[in-house]
Amino acid sequence: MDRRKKKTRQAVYDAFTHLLETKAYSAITVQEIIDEADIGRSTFYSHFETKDDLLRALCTEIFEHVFSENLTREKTHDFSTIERELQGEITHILYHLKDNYRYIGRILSSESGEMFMRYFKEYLEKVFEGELEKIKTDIPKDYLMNHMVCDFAETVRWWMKNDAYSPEEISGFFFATTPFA
Amino acid sequence: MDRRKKKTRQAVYDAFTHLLETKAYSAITVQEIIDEADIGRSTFYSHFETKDDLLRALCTEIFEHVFSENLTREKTHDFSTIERELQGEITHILYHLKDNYRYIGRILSSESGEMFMRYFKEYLEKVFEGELEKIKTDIPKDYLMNHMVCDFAETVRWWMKNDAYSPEEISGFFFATTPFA
DNA sequence: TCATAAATGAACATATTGTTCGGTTTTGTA
DNA sequence: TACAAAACCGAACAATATGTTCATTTATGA
Repeated sequence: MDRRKKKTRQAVYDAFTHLLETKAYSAITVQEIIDEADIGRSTFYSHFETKDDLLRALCTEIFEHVFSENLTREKTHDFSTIERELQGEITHILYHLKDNYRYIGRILSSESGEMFMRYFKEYLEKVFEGELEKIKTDIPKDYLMNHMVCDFAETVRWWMKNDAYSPEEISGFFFATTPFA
Repeated sequence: MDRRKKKTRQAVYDAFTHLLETKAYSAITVQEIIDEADIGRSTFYSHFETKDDLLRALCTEIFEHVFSENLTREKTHDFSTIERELQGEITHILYHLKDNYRYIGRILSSESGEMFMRYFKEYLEKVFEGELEKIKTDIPKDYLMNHMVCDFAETVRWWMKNDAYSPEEISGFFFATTPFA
């Protein structure tokens, strides 16, 4: 990618996350992002269609990073190690999230949180996929998937508000209140 | 309250929920609500400060109705009946929600869902309050409360998207995946 | 070097918001 | 029923924000 393009995008991301630290998503105007990023108005619109588009792009970038390794790893089929494996994966994701705390914590505490959560859950489905199939129960798989994904996503949201626990502790809380792992 | 005031408020609520059936919260303009409700512009603003204010008022009205009986009932202190009691209360709430399906389903599937969920969770805290105290565990109460409240709220959101189950079934799913009841 | 891609910034049309205010209609009540 | 108070009306207004256009300048990489 063109060096200028990369720089501009990064400047916009920085400006955006910086603004998110001080005010709510809906209260941020495109003009403010432009001013903060110190770029031309038409430049912004040549990169992003709208403010929502920008948020989407930012989320994608973050998740691409957080989930990069997890989604491609080989899954063990040995039942005895599945639980440990999932727990390890979860903890691993939590570590990645912790690294991006400054960004994510701010996004989650704003109104933009919902959009972030929506994308987050999409990625999480891939993590729990396969684990659920091994459970035999009358409860619809749909329900279970929603339950697990929301449970974990909300756990992370809670964690970002109560930043006093280690990834291992959070992972412990999560699995202690989950009957399927 | 003045008869006119009541009528105007109802006209606005109707117009608002009707519009929510066709488009997202953020895409709805005040002018559209005014036109749909067929009232004067200044009249709207004499009732509600902003669009968000309107949503807040609508949520309050709905929840005041859904939770009306539950919050004032006497709590049993007999441990053996607590689970049944909570399950009954939950089922009862689900029945109320089902009655308001047209409103709530639409609100939840739009972006306004987040705001609705926030209020919803506030009320839910009162429902689970007390139940959690009886559990002895290392997990922070905060976490547990957040877990229960989010779990139930997300269960309802899922239900509203998959309207093929009875309140009893949903209640069953909820308690089957909850280690504390 | 040079064609291309990117950035600039001013100007523009359009849309939405929330307020104001003089005038009209409806209410509740004395 | 009469009347003051309350609610409503609606047009006009200022203030913002949005997204587009375009002619011009600048940086890039091959």
